[in-house]
Amino acid sequence: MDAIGFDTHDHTHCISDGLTAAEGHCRAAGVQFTPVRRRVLEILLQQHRAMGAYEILDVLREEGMGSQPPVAYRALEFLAKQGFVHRIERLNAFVACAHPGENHAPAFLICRTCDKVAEAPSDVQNGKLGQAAREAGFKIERALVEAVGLCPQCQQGEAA
Amino acid sequence: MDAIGFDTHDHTHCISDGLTAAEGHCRAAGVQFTPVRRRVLEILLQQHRAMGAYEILDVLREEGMGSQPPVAYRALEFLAKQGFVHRIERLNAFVACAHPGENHAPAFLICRTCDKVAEAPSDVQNGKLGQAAREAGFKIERALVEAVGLCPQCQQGEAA
DNA sequence: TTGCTAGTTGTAATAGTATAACATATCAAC
DNA sequence: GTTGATATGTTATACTATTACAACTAGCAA
Repeated sequence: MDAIGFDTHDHTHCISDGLTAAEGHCRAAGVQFTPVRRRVLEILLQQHRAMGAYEILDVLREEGMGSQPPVAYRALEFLAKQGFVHRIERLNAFVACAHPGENHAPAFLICRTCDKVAEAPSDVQNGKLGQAAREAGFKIERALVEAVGLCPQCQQGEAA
Repeated sequence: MDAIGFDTHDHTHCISDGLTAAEGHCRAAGVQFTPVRRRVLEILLQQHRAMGAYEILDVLREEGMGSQPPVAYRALEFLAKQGFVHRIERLNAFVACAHPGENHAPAFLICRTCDKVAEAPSDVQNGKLGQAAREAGFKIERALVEAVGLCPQCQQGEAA
């Protein structure tokens, strides 16, 4: 199993592990892992792809857990702040973090046909960009790296 | 003068050079550099910062060059396709390209207080991310790198 | 218990960003 | 000058996100 890649893997573990990790982290941090927050994270873990806030909200609504946008946005904001989900700017969407608990500067590989998102290591500060920033006197606080392309499965589909 | 950085520089040249380069490129490519397109690029060159489509549209409207969103979005789409402007996902905004004509994978340094944007070289394919992508079998077509932080001027302001 | 406080959720309204669809106009090539 | 391609004008609408305020809940202190 490869948490960062596009490989198939035991997804049941992904979900339960992610939820367990989040639960522990919240208890340790003294913040509340409420039903809505838990369910939103679970939805993202289940889908394992980038989802829009309104798409998530549709699920919540069907389940009677809230029907107005702020419900979804608040949960997502909380989860992002805790590092359990990441926002994908390119898609105006959200994805469950593949490495909950680890402190990391995320970089993403986004498949343009199936919307699956993989999380990869990046080291912006060390590359050409970091060097250019230092030369310009710019202080990088947060870097957003999103690579758009084709995942292995969709490359096969494209070729056909 | 430093086209990529946050230094002050002779901005008149920025503007005229940018427009001239775009004009030449369009003639060579056999595409039309119409008044609206020209004006939108000029606005972005003048401001030298990221601007939203509606903000640009306001300027066009005052000048009687169009008042509905598609006017701005079409011009921006055209300019982006030709490589004269870049879209900054993080800000839902657009910025004039600092290196018109050169074929490049842009990376951006975005000041979170003044919205100035500098363009820097990046080499996503060569760094850790490129390596991870190859290992995962992911084909990167386009990479988006946006670093958020503080420009030199705003660091001084912050310290005060 | 009561009441306070902080945090969370419910809900309505609205702001901000972007595109679809179709009519009209312009321009170059034939 | 007719045609075809490209560009613009305009209306309507879709999608994304936030503000503002009311209501509820849990934990704690008096």
